[in-house]
Amino acid sequence: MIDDIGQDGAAAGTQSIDRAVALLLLVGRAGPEGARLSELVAAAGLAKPTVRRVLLALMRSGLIEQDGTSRRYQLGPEAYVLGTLANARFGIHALSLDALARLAGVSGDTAFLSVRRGAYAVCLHREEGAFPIRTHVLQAGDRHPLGVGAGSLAMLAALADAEVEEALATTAPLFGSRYPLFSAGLLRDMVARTRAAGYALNPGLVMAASWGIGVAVRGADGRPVGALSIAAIEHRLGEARQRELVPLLMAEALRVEQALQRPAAETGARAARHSRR
Amino acid sequence: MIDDIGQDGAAAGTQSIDRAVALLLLVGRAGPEGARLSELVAAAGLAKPTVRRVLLALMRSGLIEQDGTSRRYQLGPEAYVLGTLANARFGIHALSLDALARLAGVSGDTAFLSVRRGAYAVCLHREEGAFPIRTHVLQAGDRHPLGVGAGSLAMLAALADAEVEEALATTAPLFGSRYPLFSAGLLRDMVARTRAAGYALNPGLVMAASWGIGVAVRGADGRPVGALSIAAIEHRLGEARQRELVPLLMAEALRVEQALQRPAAETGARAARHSRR
DNA sequence: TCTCTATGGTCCATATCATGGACCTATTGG
DNA sequence: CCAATAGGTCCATGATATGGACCATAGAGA
Repeated sequence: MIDDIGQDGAAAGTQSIDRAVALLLLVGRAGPEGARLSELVAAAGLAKPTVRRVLLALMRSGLIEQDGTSRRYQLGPEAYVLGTLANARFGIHALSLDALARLAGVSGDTAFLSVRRGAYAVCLHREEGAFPIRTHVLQAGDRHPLGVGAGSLAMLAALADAEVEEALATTAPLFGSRYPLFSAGLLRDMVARTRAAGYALNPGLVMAASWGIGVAVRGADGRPVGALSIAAIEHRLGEARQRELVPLLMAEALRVEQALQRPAAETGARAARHSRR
Repeated sequence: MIDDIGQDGAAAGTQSIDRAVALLLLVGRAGPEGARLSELVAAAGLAKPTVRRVLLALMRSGLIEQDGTSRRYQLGPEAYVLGTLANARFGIHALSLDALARLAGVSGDTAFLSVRRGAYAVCLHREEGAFPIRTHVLQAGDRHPLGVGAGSLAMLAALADAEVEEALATTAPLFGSRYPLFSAGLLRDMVARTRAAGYALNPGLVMAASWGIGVAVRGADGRPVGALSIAAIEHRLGEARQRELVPLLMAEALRVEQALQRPAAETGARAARHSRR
């Protein structure tokens, strides 16, 4: 048969729930355009009234909704909220904590996770290393225009040119006032240099003597979802040390990217439980 | 915490699905720590074997997981995937974050993004400003009938008259019980006033002294897809301040609308054409 | 050491609940 | 106009989900 949902044994007294979940995932996979009733009937291998009844229940809960004119079924707001909640465990923040701890431990300096929010970068986490002289320029929660700071610049450089221009247009008014050392022209330059080098370097532009290096973390579609970075005082981020730390950053970014692609992997505890797929 | 999830008339033949969804949302709301079996039993008002059986089904599907040592239940990887998929349909969220941050920053109060779901409005995001007295009446994930709250009222007023009546007919039973200060007649009045003024005003109707102003965000077809709003304590939303903030709201709503029109990067995941074979 | 209690988890006879064949109602297109 | 396709609903039937009773394990206290 096709996808066949309920063949797998062990399920006592949960037939309708299994079907409901299967339909929910089918609707999700149909994408933003939504799925048609007949498609779902075919894909699930169930009777039409059954599918319809389940869809009604899912609609009542807000997990899916039906477009009034096309009659197609799509994911609803509650599914979105659920994803937001699951973020706490499977989002880039949770998945990056190990990486940040390793980076801070190995380098002795301070490691950061930033994410993009529109034309801005927000620092989500700051992990301090052992070295006693620390820069406190960037704190968790701080928000700066894309391009301002190493991680922030790494994300900007990872965007398409059109998006770079859009971001610069949005934040341009702030250069000159709040960020006097920056300008759209300078950032275009730095984006080019970042792309060429493969990593972003902030040579004390936000605060003199406070340097940083950063690399982007990309999602499945190749677009940046965040950045890992390391900050230290200037003489601890000379060229030689950059050559040493950048591979570490890149390796950790790769790990985070891989973890993001397959949220199912870790937690070996429940290993064998539902291996079949 | 009697949370009462399936509030209105239960439909036939979906009892177990309703229960499964209710438990899923309860697990989600428990946060990253997870929920204990006994908590879920109490919150759902169900028998323990029933809860356990449903949880097993949800675990089999990957929507939730059980921690091996604490025995607590948490959201699973599939919930995260679901959220990622739903993301595509709620692009307005990502596109509005900038706007919300600016609104909260400039006003000092709390800014919200709401979207419509049938006859209801769902709050997707809440961005707090600097002012220390904050109203916590509306949280991300909250759902209220269209018309209840500033953003919600803005969306209702942006609908065609026939749709307004349809929405009011759906939610009328709730007025008088859950929303005693509201009625279909009052909302018709408020819709008219909202259309005349160009923005929605909630003068503390949901919670005394908690005021709000909101404007709709419209899609390409002119129909509302969401709303931006600002909430604050009464004396911070007097007429003078409304005249100051409403243009900001409108400007931000316009920006979001323009961003929505742009085709944006089509996610190439068209693979969802659900393989029949 | 042995209760005692709270919590997590399972069993299985029963009747409640989900099932799907049959049917109805748009909408499309020839 | 009819035929064909799709979305949607009804309701008799028995398979399915239910929950009282029970078991297992971990701490707390005597």
